[in-house]
Amino acid sequence: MSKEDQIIPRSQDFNEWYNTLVLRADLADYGPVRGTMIVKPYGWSLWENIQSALDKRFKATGIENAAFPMLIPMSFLEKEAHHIEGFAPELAVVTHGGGKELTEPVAIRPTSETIIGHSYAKWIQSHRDLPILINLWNSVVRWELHTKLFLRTLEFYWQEGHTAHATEAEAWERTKIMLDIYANFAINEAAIPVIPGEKTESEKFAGAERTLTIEAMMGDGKALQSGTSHYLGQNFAKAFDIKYLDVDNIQQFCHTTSWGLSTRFIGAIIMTHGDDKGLILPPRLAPIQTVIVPIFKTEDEKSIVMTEVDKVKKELSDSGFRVKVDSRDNLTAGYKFNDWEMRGVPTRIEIGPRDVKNNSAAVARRDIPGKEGKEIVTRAALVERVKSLLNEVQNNLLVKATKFRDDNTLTVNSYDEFKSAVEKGFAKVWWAGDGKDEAKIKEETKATVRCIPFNQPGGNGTCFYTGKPADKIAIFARSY
RNA sequence: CGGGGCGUAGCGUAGCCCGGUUCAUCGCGCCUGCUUUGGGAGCAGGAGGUCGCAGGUUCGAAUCCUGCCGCCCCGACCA
Repeated sequence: MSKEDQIIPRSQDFNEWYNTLVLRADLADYGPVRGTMIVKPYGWSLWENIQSALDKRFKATGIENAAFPMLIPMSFLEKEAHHIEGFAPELAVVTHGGGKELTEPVAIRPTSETIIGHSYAKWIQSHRDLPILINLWNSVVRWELHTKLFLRTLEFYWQEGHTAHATEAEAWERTKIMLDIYANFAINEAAIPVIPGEKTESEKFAGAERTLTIEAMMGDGKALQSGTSHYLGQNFAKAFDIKYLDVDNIQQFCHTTSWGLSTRFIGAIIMTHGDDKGLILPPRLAPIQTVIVPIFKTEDEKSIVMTEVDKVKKELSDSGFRVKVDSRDNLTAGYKFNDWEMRGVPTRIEIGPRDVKNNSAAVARRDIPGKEGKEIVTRAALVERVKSLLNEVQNNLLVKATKFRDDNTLTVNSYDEFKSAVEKGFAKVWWAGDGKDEAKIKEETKATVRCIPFNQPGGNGTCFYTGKPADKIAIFARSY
């Protein structure tokens, strides 16, 4: 059975590797309607950890959570021209209710800017009502053609934040703050080294003035937009009449923002850290941080071992770790080792009769698979060692992912170099092209501008494509 | 929407070209029992199928014909 249980190597077929991993690691399953996803408890638990890490950060900056309806009048969506243009092709529309055809069909939210705008217009009268800082944890529906678990499904879970401000400066500041939160979260919680930057005109959100993004490199060198923050200017304020009286008693339109991060981020975690043995979850987000595998032959051994295992579990739980004891009795220890490695649990503890006798335990770290990542520690040092290992794994994942990204990011000066660079990873270029140039490049190479990074080298160069003088570098890549 | 491929047990598959006592195959998984458990255990027994759906041809269809449905891959949009 051993061979059949192997997953296909990541290098052999990245796509296939990803699909089987999501299913085998018990994160999610396919829903009965094409393109829908069932998030299983293990996957949802990971999402909950993502949620709480973000939610804490949001609230620290004054954001409150609320809930808005899933059903939106079609007319709302049509109020902002670019917005409807962007979302029309993927709208799901409810035409019947209560057994009758609706006189006015309603859309299932693809995002909530419009219904938020409607309410904000009512709530905001005075500059004293501002700013409004609201976040929604919900799901949205976009009728996509090509779907893939976590990365692109018809319905997906996310948070969408919506703020309204008196001034452009304040709204823009909020846009940047939220992107900073995403970047900080990605790097420090998920160990994913993201590149924060701004989208070009052609890549920005439908209805936004400016779109900021964090871009991550997946294990196959492709880019994944992992979170976005939009400065919406007064576009939605004008479409929905979101106005306030300023201190001089003059009517002003608000400046609004929106920002979101979705369950797609789980895809980013899988594709950034996973290896041929399966998932590798960053300790800070892992649903299970350490799993204890008891080992015994006889009933006598079992009772001795389990007594010790229970003690260890309690110590770890009391120290604040998320611990699981794998007490399944129909599986061998070896099977369990592989099973938990596949599920990406960052550390594993093995306790058998030998350990009880020697006052020891075996501890393994997931980022170094197999026996190489295993060590024997004394029983007394166990909890401390698990703690330090979790930190080591967390740090190592970030170091490894950063190195991989940097090794696969090439600075190129010609279109030929560019073409080979985007086969493998990111192309870093001086850029002075426009939307038409982007479109042509995309057609010829499948690569798009991922972002104009905030972190610029300064100085000037020559655009690799147009040959014009350029004062900015851009990151191009193929993307999900 | 155009091109290519595929639907057989929970999963993966053989059989289809040449209809029939070689026709529902095999592996994994599942259930029961015993032996096992420090890197994917062994043996024995067992459960599980409208062969995607609907028609048709035929004495007889998983197999041939027609239509439909669904899925995957490749070309225009997206967190």
